Amino acid sequence: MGDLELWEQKLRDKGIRWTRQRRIIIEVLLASTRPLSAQDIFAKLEGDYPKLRLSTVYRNLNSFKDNKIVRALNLNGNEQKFELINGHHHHHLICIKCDDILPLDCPLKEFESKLKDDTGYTILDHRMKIYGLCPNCKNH
Amino acid sequence: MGDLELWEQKLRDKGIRWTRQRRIIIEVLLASTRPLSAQDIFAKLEGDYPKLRLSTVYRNLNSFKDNKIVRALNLNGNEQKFELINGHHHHHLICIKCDDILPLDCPLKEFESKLKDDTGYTILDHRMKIYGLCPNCKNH
DNA sequence: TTGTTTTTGCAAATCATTTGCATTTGGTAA
DNA sequence: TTACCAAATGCAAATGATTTGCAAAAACAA
Repeated sequence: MGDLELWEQKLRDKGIRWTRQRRIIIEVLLASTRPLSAQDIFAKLEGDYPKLRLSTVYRNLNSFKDNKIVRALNLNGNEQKFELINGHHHHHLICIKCDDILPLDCPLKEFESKLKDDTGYTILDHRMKIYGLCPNCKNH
Repeated sequence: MGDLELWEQKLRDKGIRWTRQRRIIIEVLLASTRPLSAQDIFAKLEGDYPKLRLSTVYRNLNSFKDNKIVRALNLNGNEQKFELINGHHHHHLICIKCDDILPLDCPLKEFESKLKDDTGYTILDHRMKIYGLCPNCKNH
């Protein structure tokens, strides 16, 4: 069973219908090594699927988000980026010059448990982003 | 010298003119225990200053951001929130139900130096947000 | 294949944020 | 103080991301 069929099953298990639009959105996310915005996804698809609408992309990404199929990130300014949730919890290191993105292991496990004790909060989720200059951009 | 005069001096030192609009925006930020959106600030001021425009608030917040007077945060969905930079570097713990916000000490110092060694990146900045339920909301 | 329910296409609305331009204002030098 | 100039503001309109309403189309269960 390929990756795509795996995601199809995941959606079906949650009672989400497997439409052509959902399939191609997942395919684009699967093929990408970095989080993508709704616009990014739409741009990659509109050539082959002229009837596809940006609103459909948004609607599905939001539905995926609610069903924990994708995670939404605010890496830069205004637009959300989305990535499939594949079990490996991680964060991102972003080059502010070339926009390169590196996934990072999460260093916050024990911090969170201490936090829980200190504050009485139930910790549900977190986000971490590190900004910097990649080795290449560093030297112009 | 009060807090306000301190910020006035800070702006003047950077060559930023001290206008009435800038003063009242800083006053609102100073009075708040939590980061505020441009809308939040505007809403608190428009009654007393009917001529003030939202665009003026945005323009000044952006100028403050460029001059490291405020820090911009994406705590929730789409809108940026702003807080004065007062020297104490910290993060935020946010209750997803009542929107309570707690400042957190930063646990990332050594993580960053390890990161620098591992990746070759020059680390410039970072953001961390923790989401959870506050003790009160936890019990309905 | 039929019927029910969900999803999509499409157009238009909404919300955060930015921009252009004429007018006003803050700071400075006379 | 006054006059000047650069920078900031008021105002209106534009932009860009995201959402919404509704009729038509597609998915899935029976």
